[in-house]
Amino acid sequence: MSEPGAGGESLLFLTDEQLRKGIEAMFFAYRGFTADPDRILDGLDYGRAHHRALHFIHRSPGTTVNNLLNILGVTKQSLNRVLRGLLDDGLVESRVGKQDKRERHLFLTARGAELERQLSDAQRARMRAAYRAAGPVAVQGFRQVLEAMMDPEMKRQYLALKESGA
Amino acid sequence: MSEPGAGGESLLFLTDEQLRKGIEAMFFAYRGFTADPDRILDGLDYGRAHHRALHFIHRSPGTTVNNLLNILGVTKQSLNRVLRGLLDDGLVESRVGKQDKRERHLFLTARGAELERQLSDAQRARMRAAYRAAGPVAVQGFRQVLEAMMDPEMKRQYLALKESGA
DNA sequence: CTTGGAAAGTCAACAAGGCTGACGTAACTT
DNA sequence: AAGTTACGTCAGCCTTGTTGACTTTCCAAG
Repeated sequence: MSEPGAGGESLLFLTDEQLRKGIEAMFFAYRGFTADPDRILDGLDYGRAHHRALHFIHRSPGTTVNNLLNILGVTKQSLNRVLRGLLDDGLVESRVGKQDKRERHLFLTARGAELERQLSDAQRARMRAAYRAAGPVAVQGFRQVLEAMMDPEMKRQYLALKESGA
Repeated sequence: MSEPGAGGESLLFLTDEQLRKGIEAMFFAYRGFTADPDRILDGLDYGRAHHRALHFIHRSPGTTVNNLLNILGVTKQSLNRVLRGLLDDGLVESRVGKQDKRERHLFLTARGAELERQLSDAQRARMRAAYRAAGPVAVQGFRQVLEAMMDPEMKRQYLALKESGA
């Protein structure tokens, strides 16, 4: 409160106390962020890892396993377990690459797309409510801070996805 | 970037596409958010769950086990496993309540406070950098959206902590 | 055409950190 | 005296992450 001169606000909001609040906001908000899809998945035989896979396959149809590995940041063994369930249950389809036949291109089946939509709808509903409550200016700031918080590599992936869809 | 102008911003930012970007921003940013403390914990025998416990005990010294349970949103068995490690290693101290002797009040020891500080410093450094990069207005919006995203109960807990420290 | 290496898949074993259910004890409340 | 609350603990389970080792398939360079 007693930063003498020095541009005031630009220093004031960087106190440890302010930063701690931001940290706790992230913690509590992320819980809300995942709560709705988790509730839906609870009945089914799937978990949050399946949701993530469905999301990014939906987002980038035809993506390879390696792409997905990089985006999700897990080992291929870990992803494989999850992907296997989705393939076996016919929610995801894997097609051998045309150029490179070693690669597998992943697509959602109709049933996979249906579950993905169900999960997304729940998550989007909360996001939409939060955006509405906070307003456009806040949303802009929200996205700016989140982008600045990402690791450079993650940010690259995020921006690549972001632009490919815009 | 390529948002085609239009004063429709107040509607435009609620398209599914915009919401999806927000969802992915949360996903990638949360990874960054936890990356630094995780790296520190990797060497030690502790995990993210220990970090959370240390954080909230530091934040609210003397908090009871039940309080912590509610804040963290896990079962007592799950918390107990984590807390036991911290107690056995002398990072956390448990004192029997004066009014109600059933309660255990939790405190960080000097060593516990030291580890907590180390973890917090790493996490705060990233948060500080993100705040600096985005600026005060963005930070305000960031916090507004996160608060709006929390479950009402979580938000209550968040605000209670927030005010007690302000 | 052979060979090196990349992409993918698989098996096995393990750890962290969630969960449920059941049970015990001490202490407060009615 | 009986019931409830706070805490701890045992036992077992699940999801999702990890390493390490190994195979198959295939592209590409020698």
